[in-house]
Amino acid sequence: MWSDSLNSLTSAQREAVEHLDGPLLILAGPGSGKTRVVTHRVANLLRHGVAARQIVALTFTNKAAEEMRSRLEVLAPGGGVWMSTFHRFCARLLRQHAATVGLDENFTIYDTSDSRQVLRRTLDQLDLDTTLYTPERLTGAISWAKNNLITAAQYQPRSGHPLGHVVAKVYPAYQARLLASSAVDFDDLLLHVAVMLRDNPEIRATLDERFRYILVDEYQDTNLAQYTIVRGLSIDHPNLAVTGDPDQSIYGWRGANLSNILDFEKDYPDVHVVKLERNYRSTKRILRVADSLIGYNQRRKAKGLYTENDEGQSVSLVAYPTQRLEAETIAARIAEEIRAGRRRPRDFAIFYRVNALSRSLEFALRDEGIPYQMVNGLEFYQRKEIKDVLAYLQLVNNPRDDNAFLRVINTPPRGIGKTTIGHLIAHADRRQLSLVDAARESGLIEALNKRAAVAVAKFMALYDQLSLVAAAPVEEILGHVLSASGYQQFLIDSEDEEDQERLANIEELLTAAREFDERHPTDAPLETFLEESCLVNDTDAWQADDDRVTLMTLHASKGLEFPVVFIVALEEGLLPHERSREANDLLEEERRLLFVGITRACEELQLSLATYREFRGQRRRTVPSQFLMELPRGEMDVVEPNATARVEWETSPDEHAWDESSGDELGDVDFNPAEFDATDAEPVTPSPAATDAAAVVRMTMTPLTTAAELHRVQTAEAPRVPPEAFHQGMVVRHPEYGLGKVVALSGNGIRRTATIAFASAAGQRKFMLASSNLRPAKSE
DNA sequence: TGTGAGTTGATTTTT
DNA sequence: TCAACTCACA
Repeated sequence: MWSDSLNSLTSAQREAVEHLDGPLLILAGPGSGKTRVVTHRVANLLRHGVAARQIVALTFTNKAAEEMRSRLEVLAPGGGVWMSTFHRFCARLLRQHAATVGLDENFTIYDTSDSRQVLRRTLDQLDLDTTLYTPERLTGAISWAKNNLITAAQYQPRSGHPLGHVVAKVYPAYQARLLASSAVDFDDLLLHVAVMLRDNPEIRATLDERFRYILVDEYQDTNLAQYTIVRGLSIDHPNLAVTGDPDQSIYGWRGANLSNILDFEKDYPDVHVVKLERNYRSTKRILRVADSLIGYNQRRKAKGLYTENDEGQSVSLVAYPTQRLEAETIAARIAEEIRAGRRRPRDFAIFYRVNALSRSLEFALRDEGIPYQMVNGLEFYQRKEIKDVLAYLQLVNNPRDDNAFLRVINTPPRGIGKTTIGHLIAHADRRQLSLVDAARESGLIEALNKRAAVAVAKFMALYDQLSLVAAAPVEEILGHVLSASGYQQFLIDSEDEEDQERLANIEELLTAAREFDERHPTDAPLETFLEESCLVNDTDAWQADDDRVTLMTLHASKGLEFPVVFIVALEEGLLPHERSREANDLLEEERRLLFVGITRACEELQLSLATYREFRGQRRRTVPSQFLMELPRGEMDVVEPNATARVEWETSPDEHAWDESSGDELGDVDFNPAEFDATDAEPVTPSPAATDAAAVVRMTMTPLTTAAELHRVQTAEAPRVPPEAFHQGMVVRHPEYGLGKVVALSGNGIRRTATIAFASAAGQRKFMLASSNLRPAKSE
């Protein structure tokens, strides 16, 4: 059976799969079956007797890790191989060795917005003038330093760099604050581990011994910290296999260092290099377009991409008069293809450089009734209500977490305002206490008036009450938080419609917690749940099997493929982005970004631009992207902007009267189609009618499978009210104790348990729902 | 202390 | 355009 699957590999792929010991570099072009090779190789290692726990595969996204895990499961069922993102891997290592870097093992991980708040407070404390430098620029500079393994103590401003001098002051203070709260930011996860490996030879050796075989995916995107970690773990056992493609390095702005992959052969002179150059994904035409474009980059390793696939259709390049027409025409074309039965929604993807460009596309798709899913900005775990509730958990998990304390102390409002909080902070600073400890001494703070002191004391009572259930299943803890803090009631009482939506989101969070509890029935430390919730990202929520058109940024598209791809807004300032003009290596990265986008397409590809585009609420004349001049004319089908404009005007002049005065400017674009061999330029006609496709649903997070429903045990004494009928905050009736409210829920199936707070003297009691006499009360 | 209006300022990509 | 932050007022 094994040899069968081995036979299905090409000789180059096989070469990589059969390499066992020693360093290995797999240079894998787009669509070359890289994941297949990596998973086969892991299976091969296992087959040769390498223990699963000695292998670790590191990726950048959870999605990539998940993909590998599921594909390996097919080849070598049973698992046990650790596949994880760098950040999660580091979080786990750091939990085990927290003390060596000055953290508690229950440290909190701050996401970007948490870190920014900490930085803000640091700036307030230092009394620095923030008008000169935005917190964003400062966090950026600190992040850069951390990714380059420059610790707060080591940071030296470069002379002549005013920003550097501010950073030199802020960085140490910011870092001290994080440590005092026993918290880390994303970059710290890597930095701490890298420093730990460097400064503790015995720990390094132990881990090197433990992780004998290391695989790194997307190696071209590693930064110095990641490089150091991987190297540190591959000294005694240099069985390091990395895969990557220098042409797909698109995270330079995050500190990714292209040299890591370009110089891999210098780091490991006896490295075995395998090149995967055959593409199984795209048509010949698409591949030639991609190849031509990327050829303009200087800093790369030339490689010969080729494919045995069909020639395919020409790649089309369309210049639309306006952004709106661009969106509408694309949507119309998609609708037409679906209506004609040629394609399904999931065959299409639309990519853009920045999230802000998604709006007009969304509107157009919605108008056509086309279902779509968007991988975008405001993700679930960034929502206010979710962050609020999670902050309670963070504080329960880590009492030193000042950031969480400040978030929840007056959420929902409980009369603890700015002044009171100011006093608490001052007291904490004076006595070198965490805010929780300072709040405990609120009676001793003279500046506090009685009312404030009482309010703080009440909050502390709440906190202590929540701490008591810290070891319970996460769903149950969450339930107590929602009930005891009054947060849920606060939202229920609210008039604001938005708050009703928030309740629904919280409901989703409860479901997520329940699912987590199921996955971790025994070891369910709260911190693992918190870790999961802050290390997930947008792309993770993307679902391949949903039958919807996909909208995403070019960055998010890496690793995916679609039959038909549209890339919009190929305009100067957007692609390449204006910030990339300063330096050539930034420009090359933009080119790689477009390369990544182009190579996602299997069969059809359309690139487009608009002569006028909305920008900060204003209409702007655009300039075509310089990259357009780097595409091979022979492969392209160029649609003349004038023709497009004329057709559109005749179709519905009123609809598109975007600017009364600019009608005669329409054909006057800087983009000259004659530059291309546009022999058969054919105007794009929008389809007349929208299809009656399913309703558009904007995805907020992964729909969670209710495994409980599968598990449900139907016993003879099945309750008349099924356990699933009960939910958080619901009012119930008990024959003996009377009316009560669901405070918390936990467990599954017949073991599902509810904590009920009764209005009567019965107080709080726990019930097994399957065997209890509880009923939902009529009114809520 | 909490709310609301008004202003300002910033807008790449993500773990 | 839009979100976040400030300031004034109840």
